[in-house]
Amino acid sequence: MDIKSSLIMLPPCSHGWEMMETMRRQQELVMQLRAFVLPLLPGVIVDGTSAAEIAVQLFDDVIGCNIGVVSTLEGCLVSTGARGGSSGEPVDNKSLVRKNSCHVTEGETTDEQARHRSVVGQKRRRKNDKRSRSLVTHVPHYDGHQWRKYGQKNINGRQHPRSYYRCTYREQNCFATKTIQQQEQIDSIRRSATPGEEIAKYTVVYYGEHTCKDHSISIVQLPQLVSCMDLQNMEIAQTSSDVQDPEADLDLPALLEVFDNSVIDWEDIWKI
DNA sequence: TAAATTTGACCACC
DNA sequence: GGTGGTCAAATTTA
Repeated sequence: MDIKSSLIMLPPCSHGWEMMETMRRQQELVMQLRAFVLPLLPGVIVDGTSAAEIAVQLFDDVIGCNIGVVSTLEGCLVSTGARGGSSGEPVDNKSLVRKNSCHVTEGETTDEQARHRSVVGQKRRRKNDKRSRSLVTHVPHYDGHQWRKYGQKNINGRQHPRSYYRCTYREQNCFATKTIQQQEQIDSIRRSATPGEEIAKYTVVYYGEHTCKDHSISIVQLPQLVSCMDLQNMEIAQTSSDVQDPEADLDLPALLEVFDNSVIDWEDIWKI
């Protein structure tokens, strides 16, 4: 869809907000599609470059465009006072922390490490890091990279704890990190889900870029899911004890929702 | 047994 | 002093 065209055709007030919600929805779907596609490209090389690497770049570009459009729309709508209230999860700006490149050398004692930290200031809070990117998704763990959890905190005023992850390949000097925060079940979300099948949404905030080699493919364990899809019976896959849940929170309903909704959403978009 | 996760403590920032 | 990000020992899991 041509972004300029969509902006020109931006209808006033409430329709604008609907369009923004659609764009947000599109953002989620692209993330889920990304999580689904990346595992299917192991070892595929295109013109000497990893297909996965290209795919990641393309997905990031699409998401970047989407975020730009949403923020532009939001700015227009807010400035015109179209409708009160903010939608979507605000990024935790207060907690934007800049990572400090402090490395504790091997053999340092705990005291030495503590001293090292105090001198260099490792635990600095991120200060308005413009390089951070936030996304709202049903499948926060499937973004094509491998992460290791290093902390969890209860955040003031939040219903759910925030989890802290860093790239598994930190020894390769890859200092990418992300935080995952489950969203509260707000009214707008409740309305969009049918009773009894509310799907948890997560705000994922990424800090820094991955500098590690591309490990993104082999680690996401969706082949099991794909093989289940071959059976054309997702319900069986979801309940069968033969299919080990690769990670406890693999959100199969959310993935199904991608397939269910993708046709509808894309048709809507093309009508525009 | 190695790798991953949990959790209390520490520390910087507001 | 409160809060949020990180560390690292303890614990769990594969």
